[in-house]
Amino acid sequence: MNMQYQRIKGAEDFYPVELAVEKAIGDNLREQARKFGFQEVNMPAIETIKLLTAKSGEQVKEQIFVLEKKGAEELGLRFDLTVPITRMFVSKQKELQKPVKWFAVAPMWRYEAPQAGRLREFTQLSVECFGSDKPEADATCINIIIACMESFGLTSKDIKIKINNKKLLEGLLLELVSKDKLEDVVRIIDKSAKISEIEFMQELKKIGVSEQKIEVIKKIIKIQGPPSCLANIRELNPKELALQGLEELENTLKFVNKEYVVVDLSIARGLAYYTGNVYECFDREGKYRALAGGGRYDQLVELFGGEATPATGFAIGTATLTLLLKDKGLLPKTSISPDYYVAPVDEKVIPKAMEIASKLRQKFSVDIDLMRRKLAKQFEYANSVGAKKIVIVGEKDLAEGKVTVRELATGKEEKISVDKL
RNA sequence: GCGGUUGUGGUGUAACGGUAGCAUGCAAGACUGUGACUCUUGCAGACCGGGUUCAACUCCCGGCAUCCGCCCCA
Repeated sequence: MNMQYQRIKGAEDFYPVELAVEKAIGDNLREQARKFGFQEVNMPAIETIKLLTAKSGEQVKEQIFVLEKKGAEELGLRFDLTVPITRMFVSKQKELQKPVKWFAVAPMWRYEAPQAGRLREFTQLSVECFGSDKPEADATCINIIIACMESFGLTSKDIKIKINNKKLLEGLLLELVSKDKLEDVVRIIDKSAKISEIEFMQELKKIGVSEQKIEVIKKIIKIQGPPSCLANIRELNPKELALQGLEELENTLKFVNKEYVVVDLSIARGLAYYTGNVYECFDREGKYRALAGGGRYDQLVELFGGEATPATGFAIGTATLTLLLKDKGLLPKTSISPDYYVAPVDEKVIPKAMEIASKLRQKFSVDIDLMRRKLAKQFEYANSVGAKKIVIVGEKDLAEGKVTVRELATGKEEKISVDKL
């Protein structure tokens, strides 16, 4: 390929057909969020570096697309929608009636190595609910995820939602390890599914967890299965924090479709800012990375300078979702074809043809020849763009004030007078 | 940041250390008002740089890109 200008790494071009599909997916997601009473918002792609790095450390900073510095301003592209939406919430927090239920479908950027289902520029539906600490709010978020998936024809046979509660997990772990080790232990637990049991034990030993305690940790993360398995946790005799987390989890699960949900104490999401329930949606075959993820983040608003406000939310990325839908043959059906194609027979009738086209445009999408091609070629073109009907504008018919309208698929033709179009 | 894969017309592919072929696409034409079938003609290609060789698309090295994975995943 001898191309002078290449598309940047990890970004996508959407040609007409692909864009139609991407749009349909986005519209589908929007529709589901609206059905649950959420309202769409939008905001600039660019934020200050200060805001973007407020909730996270240096590693995150490395993945931000930072813009060239202009004057004193340090700016970068957003890497998620939770941050800017929370900023929007904080600045109007006082006047807004709670709960505030917002969503956005928009692109974002992360500077990282692209791979299947992961790009540098990608789009997510992000749904955020501020002001409610009730399990119904968490359950609503999970139910929106399910509604989104079902709106494409996916079922509980195709996908599952793994759910955990950060208070529960941390509460149980704090019985075993000190607070300063907690972060490391959670990190190791998060990748436990990917590594062998021996490696898992070695890693824990390395940070100074005794064998006896490792056995208990193993028991904890093996708690995986349908919501009924929460009974097993009670047997571990959880106290205070863990008990609170367990109750949050149980109460949330009361309001969600059990066919979709599996409890899995090993998912930790590595997300520092989650405070309660956390969940991730996966395809059942385990072929792809997470389709969606979310949870409760009760401290973020305060961290961003607002009044302490409970909040919960999730995001669904379109990249992985599109891969799964393609795989299952469930991509939304779309059409980019015009209703009519107007074909002037020769140059003399072009003015009349243009006139007819604009008249038809009051009700239909109408394409017209821009190449002054002969009629046969115009037919080929009309056919290839998928026009449903072709309007042949020629002198013979015009003499009687008529045009010939032909249905492309059937070849059925009729002469219609111009004023009746 | 690390590892692997692959780089031939717009797209999909073939062969070969010695003339790059096929399909599709695009354009024009085959009864000067009728397409989705057919035919003709045309357009259009070796990622970049270096090395080996009489000769490199082919072999070697480097870069770039690609896809896949690891790290990470807010």
